[in-house]
Amino acid sequence: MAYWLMKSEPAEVSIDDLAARGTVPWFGVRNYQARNFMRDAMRIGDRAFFYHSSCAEPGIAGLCEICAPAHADATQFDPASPYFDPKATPDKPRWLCVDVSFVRKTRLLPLAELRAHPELAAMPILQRGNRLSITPVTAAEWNFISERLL
DNA sequence: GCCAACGTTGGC
DNA sequence: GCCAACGTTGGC
Repeated sequence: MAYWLMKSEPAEVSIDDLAARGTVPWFGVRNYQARNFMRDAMRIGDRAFFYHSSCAEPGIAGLCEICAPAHADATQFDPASPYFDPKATPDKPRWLCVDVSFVRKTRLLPLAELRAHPELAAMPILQRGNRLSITPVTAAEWNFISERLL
């Protein structure tokens, strides 16, 4: 089992939205590296930190679990969607998403607190200029953070 | 295949 | 709203 950190803008899908819906497709990823993580590396049962980005209080807000393998992201075919991709067709989808299910909401663990721990210094999300919305988390990082979410 | 211009991300 | 960083695009 692998661990991940997945960024979501809470104005679009927050941890409370996930709690209310139970399961959501992780739509809207338009970066090949993040897509490939979903396509090639994620497995059902993998756990992820649900991270709130581009908001007043960026940080880890909860836990979720991968519950369906990568499939075509429906928003790429929808001309009304901001995620529409005119070069994608149902025959040749360009963008994929996994489904994630709610595990639990945690306290908000702010980005600044993550930064304060030398044990977490290697996390991609803490690197200067990082923009990747899905990144792997090591077992050591997962356990270290989990202990601080209780 | 290079690379400059442009767009996006995302914290502050 | 600013701006650093970085991915993508498209002309050549």
